[in-house]
Amino acid sequence: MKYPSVFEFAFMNTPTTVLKPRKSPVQVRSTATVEALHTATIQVLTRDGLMRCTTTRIAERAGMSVGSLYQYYPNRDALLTAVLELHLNNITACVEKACQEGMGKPIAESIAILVSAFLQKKFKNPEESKALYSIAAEHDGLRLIVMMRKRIVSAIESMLHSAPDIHIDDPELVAQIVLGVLDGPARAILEELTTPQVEANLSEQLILLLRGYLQQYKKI
Amino acid sequence: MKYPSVFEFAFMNTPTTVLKPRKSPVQVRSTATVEALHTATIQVLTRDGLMRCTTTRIAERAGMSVGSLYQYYPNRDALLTAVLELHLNNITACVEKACQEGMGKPIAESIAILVSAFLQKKFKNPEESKALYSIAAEHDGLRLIVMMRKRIVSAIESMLHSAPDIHIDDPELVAQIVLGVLDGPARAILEELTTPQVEANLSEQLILLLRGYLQQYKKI
Amino acid sequence: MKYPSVFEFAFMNTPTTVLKPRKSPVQVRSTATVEALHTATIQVLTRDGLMRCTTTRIAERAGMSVGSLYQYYPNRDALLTAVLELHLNNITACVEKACQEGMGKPIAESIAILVSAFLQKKFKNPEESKALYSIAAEHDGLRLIVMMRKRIVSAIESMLHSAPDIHIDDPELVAQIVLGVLDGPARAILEELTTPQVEANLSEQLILLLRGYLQQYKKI
Amino acid sequence: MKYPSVFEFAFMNTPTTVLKPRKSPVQVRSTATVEALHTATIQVLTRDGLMRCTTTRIAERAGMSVGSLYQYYPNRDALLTAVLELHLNNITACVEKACQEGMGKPIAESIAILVSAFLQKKFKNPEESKALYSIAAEHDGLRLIVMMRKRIVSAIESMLHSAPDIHIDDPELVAQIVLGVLDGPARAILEELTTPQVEANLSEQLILLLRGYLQQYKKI
DNA sequence: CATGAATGAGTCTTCATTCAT
DNA sequence: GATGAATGAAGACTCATTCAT
Repeated sequence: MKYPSVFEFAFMNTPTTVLKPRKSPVQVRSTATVEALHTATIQVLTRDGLMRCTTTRIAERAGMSVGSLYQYYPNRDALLTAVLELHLNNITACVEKACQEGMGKPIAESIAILVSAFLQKKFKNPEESKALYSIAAEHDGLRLIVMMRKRIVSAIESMLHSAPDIHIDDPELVAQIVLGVLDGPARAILEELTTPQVEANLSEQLILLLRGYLQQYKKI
Repeated sequence: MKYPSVFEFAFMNTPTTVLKPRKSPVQVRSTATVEALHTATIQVLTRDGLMRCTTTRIAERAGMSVGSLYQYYPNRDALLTAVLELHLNNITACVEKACQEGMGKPIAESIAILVSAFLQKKFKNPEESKALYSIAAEHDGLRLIVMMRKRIVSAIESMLHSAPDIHIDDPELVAQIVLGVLDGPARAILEELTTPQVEANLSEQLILLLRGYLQQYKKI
Repeated sequence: MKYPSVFEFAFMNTPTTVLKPRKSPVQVRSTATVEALHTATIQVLTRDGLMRCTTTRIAERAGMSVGSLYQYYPNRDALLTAVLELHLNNITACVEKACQEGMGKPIAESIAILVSAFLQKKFKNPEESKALYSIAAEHDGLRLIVMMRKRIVSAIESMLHSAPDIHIDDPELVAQIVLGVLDGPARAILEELTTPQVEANLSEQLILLLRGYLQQYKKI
Repeated sequence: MKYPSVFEFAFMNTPTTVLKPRKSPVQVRSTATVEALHTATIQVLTRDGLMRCTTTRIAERAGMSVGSLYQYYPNRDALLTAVLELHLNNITACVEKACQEGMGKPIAESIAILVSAFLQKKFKNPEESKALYSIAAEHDGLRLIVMMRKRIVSAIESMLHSAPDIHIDDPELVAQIVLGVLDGPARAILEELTTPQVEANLSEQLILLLRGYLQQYKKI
């Protein structure tokens, strides 16, 4: 049974099949409450880690009682998943927009747009991005990730396809590689596995890298 | 407080002062027990996820009682860390060897060696590789990851430096990017976020990618 | 790390910075719960001894779940310590009051007051007194005992000092001995090591004893 | 079911009904082993406290395996009880001897002998004495304490009775009080509740105290 | 006989979830 | 609706005891 995520019922008009939410945020107060919960969740997640991110702490941080939390989410997982979904959708939408923007432009240019948009989003709230990886690993998180990945891959694919100066036989494959390449180093940085050196030059190097890669698909 | 890792007491003869190893496997069955624990840990991790990877389940899966687990590891974390360390060390050693092998060879060739070694190791036990990512995020896991990353980066760096046909001003930076690039798509596949298509062509594409990247550092 | 004792949050209005009291009994039932815990603790302690005085048993005896116990006390020790402190403070206050009362009176009279007050308190809830000896030996219990002892010794000392008919060079020493003398036989009785004979005559004998002792400090 | 204590089968010829010991220490080695166990027990008890005084630690400290420990004692309690019994018997025997020695002497003199013997024994190994109090609180310990107390009371009673210069109607009562009085301050010191001042003057003050007490039973 | 690996019941403690007020 | 007290299943970990080697 999949509970409606906040994302689904409050921020988008996705045609996803929506089960009855416990309570519809028809009133302003409700929306504010839900947002407070999200903020609190991310804060607690960041501060205390996934395991210590308990419903009580979230509620406390959000300035309400546990009981109220359960008025809006049927269980802890539903809340965490909602927060993750929100985050993922945010990134996805951004990347989609960037790809839209890069449509029809020469590959060198569109790559720069993509890289820039991707990194900007990921590193806007590094703590948040990092914290959310822990949720992502859990069962329901994977489902979301796969879904969002598909959307991003699709967007990149379109962009690659529309580039006037290259030709790729299997653009989906290349799009997947591109996404993986963007994600790898970004993740390493978020998990604090690298030197500041890398962080400083990441954007530049990724552009270099992807241009070098796609150069090889150049039309004669 | 650092507990002796399996690695330390089973594969090396480090004279490191070891903080009370719960028990060194002197008898034959002890060794078997420890190995059973490792296997079971990875299985449970894969099957149930980190959060549900409890000592009870591990022991049960390993066909022993919880007590036995605690004969060899002072706590859950120590076991998880030991398993991670074993795995990481295995990969690291392999990559180091590959880099050694690629020393002095033209970059196109050495890249192929590196990619091949890296992927081979990662995908030899996909389940294992995947499962261990979750531990890596944990406190003590990070320490290990950082340590191993350093070793790998260092090895790649040396290899890049020794390539006769390229010149890189900041080889460490590039090495870090290379590692990130290898890891990103590999991870996506392991976490089952991609299509079989990607898996089939990963090696080829990564070689293409890295060659394109490093091509740009070619000596005139 | 000092946990807030029941004493502190229920009987005094200390402005002491309290390290996260698990919960202050704001609702009526909370107070009842805390009291039930104290009673149960003493009962289990008496019936089963310190080692078998487990949180489960206490909760069970108090007619609640373990979880509830932990709503009010962060761990077993905190509960035991709180109960001990409550008890000790009760006795101490009584003895202090008795000493106050004996101030300035001839020694024979003040001794009678002291002995009477001490025994009355100790034997009012013999079970309780007995049970608490076992906690007293524990780490945090010792601290409390020492503290309370100091207060009692100090009170006795003042009383001795104020007696018009004796003169003692080292009243603290004598006060300590007096306290020890009161405690020894009382303890023996509480631990059921003696005959009823002793219990019946204890008060009389102690008065006899202490008078004989202090007689020797008589002014000429 | 009462298991034979070491004490019973190895050091005294008590007519106590003795159940078959697990193993009779007919060989020299056995006696040595048993002694090693006793020593180890007291050391661990002293060092780690009753709760941490595990069979494994005792065996380790005694330089043998747990299995061997169980060759000599059917369970942990039996060992602890045996050690306590040994200790108590030692003190008891000493006090009995002292009382024997004080027989027929004037009360002032015999009191000095008693006090001196009692304190000497108690403070010879303060750590040991203190540690053993924790065992004494447990079920089977009490039985022993009661038994030994009876013997001591009896001895003191005889001594009091034989004193040429006093007459006591109920010597058993007085003997109990005397013992309580000796034990109270001694215990306070052992539990480190007092000042060094008290420790230094204890003997003197106790003699003063008891003389003052018994003076009141002087024959005309 | 000695050893020490294995056992598992029993401890403390946490936390998602419910429900009376 | 909101609250927060109560619940109890579940997890980590310990240790007395047994028994195969």
